[in-house]
Amino acid sequence: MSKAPGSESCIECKNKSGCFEKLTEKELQLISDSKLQIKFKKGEILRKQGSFVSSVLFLKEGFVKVYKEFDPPGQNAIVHFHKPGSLIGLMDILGDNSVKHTVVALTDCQVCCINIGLFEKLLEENGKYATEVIRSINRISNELIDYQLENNHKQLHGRVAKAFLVLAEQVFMSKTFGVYLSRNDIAEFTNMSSMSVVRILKEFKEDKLIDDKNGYIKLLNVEKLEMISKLG
Amino acid sequence: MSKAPGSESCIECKNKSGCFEKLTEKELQLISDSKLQIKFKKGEILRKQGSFVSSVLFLKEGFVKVYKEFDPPGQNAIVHFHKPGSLIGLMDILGDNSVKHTVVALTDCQVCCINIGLFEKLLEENGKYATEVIRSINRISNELIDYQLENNHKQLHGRVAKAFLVLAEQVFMSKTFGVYLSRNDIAEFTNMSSMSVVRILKEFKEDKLIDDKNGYIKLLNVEKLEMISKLG
DNA sequence: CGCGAGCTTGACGTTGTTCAACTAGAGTGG
DNA sequence: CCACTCTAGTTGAACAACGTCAAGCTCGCG
Repeated sequence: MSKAPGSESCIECKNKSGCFEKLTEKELQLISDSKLQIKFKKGEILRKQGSFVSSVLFLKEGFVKVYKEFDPPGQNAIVHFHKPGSLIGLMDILGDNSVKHTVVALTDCQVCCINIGLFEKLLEENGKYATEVIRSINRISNELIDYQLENNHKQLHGRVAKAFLVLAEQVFMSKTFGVYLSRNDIAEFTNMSSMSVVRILKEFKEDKLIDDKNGYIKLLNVEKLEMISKLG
Repeated sequence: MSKAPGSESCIECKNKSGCFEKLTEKELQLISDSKLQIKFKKGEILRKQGSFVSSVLFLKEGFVKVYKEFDPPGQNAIVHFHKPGSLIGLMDILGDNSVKHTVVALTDCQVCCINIGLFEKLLEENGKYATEVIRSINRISNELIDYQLENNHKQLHGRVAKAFLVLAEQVFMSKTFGVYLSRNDIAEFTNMSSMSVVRILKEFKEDKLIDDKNGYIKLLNVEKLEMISKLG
């Protein structure tokens, strides 16, 4: 399989996350040779829930949302967001071969597709690499489970505050969100109706906790938001 | 460290789960030599949220509940249950060295403690073993996340129905629950008040969906429960 | 200028929690 | 063996929190 035009070698790639550091140069070369680099436009689907797992995706540029689609289709539930440098689909490996959640681009994205067979083969052959992958998976899934548990426990104000803190600290790495999130996105991430999101945001704006110019949310008072999040 | 009296060699242990099959006899012997076998009485704490991770626990006999304690202490949230043959604490390995959730015995338990340092060392040295551990972690964490997402999405009837189906299919492996669960346990597993649990159970009993003699719940109509669970 | 998608707002109904009182059963000490 | 107590379970009524519905608004775009 030939490399996509403009494809860069993984060996020189600066963005690559922790676990790849544990690969030998030869192993990294295997990934580099077989990977495909793809661009997705904002709004496009990178992976569809229920389809076959064919790859792990390295998100080189852009932001995506990952959400669960429910059986009688309706409102989805956003499970988490990925920022540049993340691996997408780690929790789909070594399972029943089905994609667990749909992944959609929030911005234009650049993605490297790593063949799932190769990825899993390297795990078997290189325990240090596998160890780092476990480290990543555990960090992520503990975060996700904790977020869900906390959210269920809180009332609306607390949920929104918590969601914003998570977005600022874990996704955008800044008090100003780098991506436009619709009211519905926020609703699907906090498990509430979009009307309720509107009402809470209005209050937060009135209380100078956040700013919302052009839809790009900015946290103005993190301490207060943390209080609200803690209180529930 | 000397072995506890009555301690059996891991090599002959019949209960051991999938990932240990990938260890060499020599590696298994290392675990066997260093492990400690402990008994816990019903109600005792096996691991306390926030404490240091010192081991992975193999649950040889008994059932436990795993729950998150919230910051202003109050109602807890049960994350999952473990049945005999499970590894407890897989998601605490290779992280920040802190126990994420409290584990309490629902029945008298027999547990083998595997030193965390040894467990992690074997992962680095044996990729096939690490691969099986990833398989376990992914299966569990996908189940947990999915359960939380679904529960948040449902109303009370659906949540209880779903919880009972999960308990029957994934924990007790039987339509009759082998362990007494209090109303409060069910409430903490479904994120609702214990009063609401009482009301829903009353309805379910009236509709002949479940039986509840002596507190040991038995599912009488799984198809109907699945319908209720699906509907929300 | 008109259309449409997403946002906003208020009124209203439902759902589920809270509170408080009551009951049942298990364990304890006289 | 009988009060006494303590905990868990049960029930009904009042209340609060949220979702739903319906209407209007805004803004970008053809």
